[in-house]
Amino acid sequence: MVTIADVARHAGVATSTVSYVLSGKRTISPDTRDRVQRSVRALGYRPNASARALASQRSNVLALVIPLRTGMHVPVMMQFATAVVTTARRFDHDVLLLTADEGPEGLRRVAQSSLVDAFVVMDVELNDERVPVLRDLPLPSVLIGYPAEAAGLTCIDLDFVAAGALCVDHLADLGHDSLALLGTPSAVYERQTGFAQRTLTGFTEAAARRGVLGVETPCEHTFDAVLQTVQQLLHDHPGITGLVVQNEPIIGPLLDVLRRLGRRVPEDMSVLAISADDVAERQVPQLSSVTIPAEEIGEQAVLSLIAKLEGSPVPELTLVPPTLTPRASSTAHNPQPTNHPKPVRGD
Amino acid sequence: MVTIADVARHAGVATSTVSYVLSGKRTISPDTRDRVQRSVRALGYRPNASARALASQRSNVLALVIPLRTGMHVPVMMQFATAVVTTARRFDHDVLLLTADEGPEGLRRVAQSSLVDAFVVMDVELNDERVPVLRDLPLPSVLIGYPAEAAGLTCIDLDFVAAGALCVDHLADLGHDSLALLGTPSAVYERQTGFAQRTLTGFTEAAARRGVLGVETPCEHTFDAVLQTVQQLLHDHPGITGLVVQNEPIIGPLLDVLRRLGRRVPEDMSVLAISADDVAERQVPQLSSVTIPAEEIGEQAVLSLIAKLEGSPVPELTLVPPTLTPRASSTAHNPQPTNHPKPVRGD
DNA sequence: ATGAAAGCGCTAACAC
DNA sequence: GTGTTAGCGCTTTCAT
Repeated sequence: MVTIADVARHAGVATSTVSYVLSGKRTISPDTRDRVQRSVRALGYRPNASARALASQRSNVLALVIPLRTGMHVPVMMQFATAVVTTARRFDHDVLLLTADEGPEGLRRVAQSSLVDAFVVMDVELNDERVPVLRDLPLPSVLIGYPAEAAGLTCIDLDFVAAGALCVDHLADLGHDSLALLGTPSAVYERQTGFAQRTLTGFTEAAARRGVLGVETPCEHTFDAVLQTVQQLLHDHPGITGLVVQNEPIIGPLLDVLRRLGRRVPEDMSVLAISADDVAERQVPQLSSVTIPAEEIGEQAVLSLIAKLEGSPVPELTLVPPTLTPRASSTAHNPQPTNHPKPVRGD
Repeated sequence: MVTIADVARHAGVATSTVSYVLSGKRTISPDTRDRVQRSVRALGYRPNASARALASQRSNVLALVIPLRTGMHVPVMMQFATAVVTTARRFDHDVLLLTADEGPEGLRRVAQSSLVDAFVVMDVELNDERVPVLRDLPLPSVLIGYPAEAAGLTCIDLDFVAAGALCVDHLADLGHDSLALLGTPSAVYERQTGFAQRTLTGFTEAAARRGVLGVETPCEHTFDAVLQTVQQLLHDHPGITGLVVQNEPIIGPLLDVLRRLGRRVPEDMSVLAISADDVAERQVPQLSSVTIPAEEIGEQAVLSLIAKLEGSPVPELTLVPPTLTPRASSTAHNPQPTNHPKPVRGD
């Protein structure tokens, strides 16, 4: 292993000079800098991470805490994790992977052993045990999702309220006046992950604001559950022509069920998914969807964390606005079947 | 921060004694041990990871290299990653997450900076740039999947050849004599990830051995591609009654297509998936499937790595045998429609 | 603009 | 069975 002393000797300078050339923390004459950099390359020098961390009190490692067993959809998590790693690397940091099953104790462990400098915690629940721990630890953290008591913490999330409202507005704009939200299994609501409820809030408020019917029902992941839920829904509210799904696994089954019930998409029923793009695009017909911008959230999380590590202030709550991509599954309600060109409205 | 010196002082012993109590690397009198352990708890001592790594030349961190952009199915990767972390923790190791986009250079970086002690590399391709690097680095590694030139490396993978054969045997046992394998997109074959080809090998060999027809066709992820591929297939080989799918995203579309073409599953067509269990179970009808035992592979990878770190020999290649779970989608070919109880065969 | 040297907190000889 | 101490490789004062 080649050490900083080897480089210093090779370049004919002190080790501190090598260190300063590498860190840029003090001005070095161009000549010296060159010589050192040449030596670094010549010897293939790489600073020892442990030694550096020990001396500088900074490991340059971020902890990423991912949920272990969860109803959340996996591809999004993966995108997110990837974005975190990629962004961390841009700032010369690495990422330590922790699973949620270590719980609060796991956070303490890696923090107190100085393994990591900061935390990105995914899938934070409304009353999350880890929140008080994070507040206590002297390390900065960013939460994805947000807990009941978020004061003093940095949280980033999709603006699910806006997502719910966006769906209603899209469908209402298309002329639909009876909408339903097919949500996550009731267990997810009970787990109080927050996001499910916030979507519902946005959905309900927007429905009221637009003066349209907006009913909601949770739905389990089995085909039978979907069938039953939809039948019940259409029985109770036969006028429904717009469906919003926030429950990735049931998207396929839902389309099956509608087919089986003789409801064509989008002619008889407009369908809107809150889901990853690839899932929406894979369906027949392709689904209009509101995307969870996992990459953006992951990147933003790391940016915030780096800022905090540098002592810069960051907002307590960052809500990432949702985007709606219209595809084949949503269309105007009661369209006039006509071949005539639309009359141009004068002004 | 509480250090080993604090603990030593509190317990009235030397720092080395504290160290040895913690590591168990030399015998300590029960009395001393007790005193030290009490002090550790009393002070809430946690060894500093960097200092320990610097002194011991061991970071107790494993690198997990995950594919960034890939056609592989994500849930399985996630299961795998989870198993790696969980198992690593059992042996007091942590996991550093690397994405494949750092390439061979990323491996060198973390190895030469002593950030990690060993590598788990997922999604290894037949001619993987990282393989020569791994061979050069002085750190042990385990590859998931295996490259063309695997000598001297430790590889773990599902026995895809056996998986392909298992599918044929299952269907042949049920009386089917014309089978097709619906594979991954041709790009995956060209990327030479290996697993697609090995499944095909097992499939083809087993078909020959069983004297049944076994044709294969790649398939892209779009609905149209599935439709066309299946139509072509059934046109070319109208007698096919058994379908094996190794291509998770098209499973849903495939079932749609079969429905649309009027082929009932399993009455007219038995379908077998090589995929994660939850995907198979979510379909209608639930699919018989050969599972990729991600947890088992992930655990095995870490076990091998720990063994190597301890200097124990490990096999160069571990093939994890596939398991087939029969579900509703595969059934006997040309069953006698009868209500009579089956005659019991005497012996 | 550069060098010398004191740690960072721990492990592992080496002593006894 | 336990203590003493010399590093591990780097950063960062403190000097000059």
